[in-house]
Amino acid sequence: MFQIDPLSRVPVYEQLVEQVESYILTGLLEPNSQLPSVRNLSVTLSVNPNTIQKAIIELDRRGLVYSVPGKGCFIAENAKETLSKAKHGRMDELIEIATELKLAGVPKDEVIDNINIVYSK
Amino acid sequence: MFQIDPLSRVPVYEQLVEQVESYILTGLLEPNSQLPSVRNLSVTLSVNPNTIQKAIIELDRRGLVYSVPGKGCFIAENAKETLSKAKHGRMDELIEIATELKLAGVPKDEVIDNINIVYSK
Amino acid sequence: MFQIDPLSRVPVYEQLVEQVESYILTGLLEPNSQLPSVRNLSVTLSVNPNTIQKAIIELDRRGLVYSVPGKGCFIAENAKETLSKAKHGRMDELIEIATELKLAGVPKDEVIDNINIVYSK
Amino acid sequence: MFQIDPLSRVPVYEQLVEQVESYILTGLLEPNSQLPSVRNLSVTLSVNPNTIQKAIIELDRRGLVYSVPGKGCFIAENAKETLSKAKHGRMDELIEIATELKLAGVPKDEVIDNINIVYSK
DNA sequence: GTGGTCTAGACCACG
DNA sequence: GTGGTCTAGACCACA
Repeated sequence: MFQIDPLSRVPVYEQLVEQVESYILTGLLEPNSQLPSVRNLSVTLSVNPNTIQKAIIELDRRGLVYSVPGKGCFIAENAKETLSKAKHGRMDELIEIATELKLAGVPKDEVIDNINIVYSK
Repeated sequence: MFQIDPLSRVPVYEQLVEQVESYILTGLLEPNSQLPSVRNLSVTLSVNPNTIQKAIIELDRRGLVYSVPGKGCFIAENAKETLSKAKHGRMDELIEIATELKLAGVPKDEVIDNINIVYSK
Repeated sequence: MFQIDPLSRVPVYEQLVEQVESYILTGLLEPNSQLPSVRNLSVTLSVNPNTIQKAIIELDRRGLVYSVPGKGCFIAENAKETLSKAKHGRMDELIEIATELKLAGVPKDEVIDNINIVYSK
Repeated sequence: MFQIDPLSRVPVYEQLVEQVESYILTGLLEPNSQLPSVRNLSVTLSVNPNTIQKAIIELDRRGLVYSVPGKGCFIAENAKETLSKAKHGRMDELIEIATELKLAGVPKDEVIDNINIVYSK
């Protein structure tokens, strides 16, 4: 379910956070469903338990997950909504990159085409 | 000409590189024009000389500037072209963010609108 | 009679202990009255029997209940007095919090007012 | 400046967080003043660097501190105000404890006296 | 079994 | 020098 690239420059715990977020958005992880345990993930991903824990703390901080000591870690009730709101803010990043592409001489049509491709998937 | 935010998460030397690149693309820095000296930048930006040097090394590595020992650092002849080619690669980033926005429920029209705005500036 | 929040940060067994204590102080649980059985509580509260047992052991340790093997668990004769003495120790906590409030700039009158409200209920 | 009780039941990193908070409120730690480095604290307090780091992350999360990689960790501009607002919420705790004290038979005067003592320090 | 905390020590990027 | 990340393992309270 999860895949880690230990050689990536993006921290392992952040890779985990991103994957959980994407699974929440796609509906693969539903509210109140339980995440694999820290130890389980640690073994199957060959990642130190501390690093898994760090990812969970981050997800908790973002309100996407709640962990119950002794029981496990669960997807928050309105995780998807919380996430959707946060993601809207990324429009700024898209605008910034589009601005750079324009400066670099990339034609507008090429950008629009790619957007269309994304939304037709 | 250059502005540094020492509190930013993005490294100081990277901020410098990005600004030089953007000035090359906008034509503000023309081929063979001279960059301010390391010492000069170090003082005016309140940045450690090592950090300035690191930015220049990076720009050199990317083929955007060339250093003449004892004289200074100059914009490369075909810096703009080099940069334009490299920037095309950022299309991948744009596609990635667009994919996230789609997942988050941002309507396609909203994305297209923003692209249009960027290209109409 | 008892209510458990399984998501709370405070352990389930502690929630149980606190509620029994409060019922003893309010007189709702009188000396020698019988507590519901472990099995009963386990079912009605959807709590693991081990957890119920742990709460009872803790109450016993504090001298608030006594268990009669084969019969059940009963409120101790002088439970209320025992509890009252113990609770006096919480004055320290109140002082600590009041100290923090003072540091945070909460005016003395506001604190006193709240104390008055509590005691006028 | 900081003191840790390794035997306390409250986590070491939380003890640190609390002490930094109190020093911010008392004005001992002023905005933009630098905290001792992670390694420094680690040695002087005989606490693992990871634990120090955890405290700093928590302080950052609360907006009381900002850390600049490679430079150090500093008190946030409006740390005191942020903290004061948060602390006001603790009035609820004080009311809860006062309620318990009342139930336990502690006379009102005794509570008020203690409040007076705190505010006269 | 679970999550939470902690130690001991390593490597990295950055200034 | 600094903070940030990570591994390898331990102990605890809790269910």
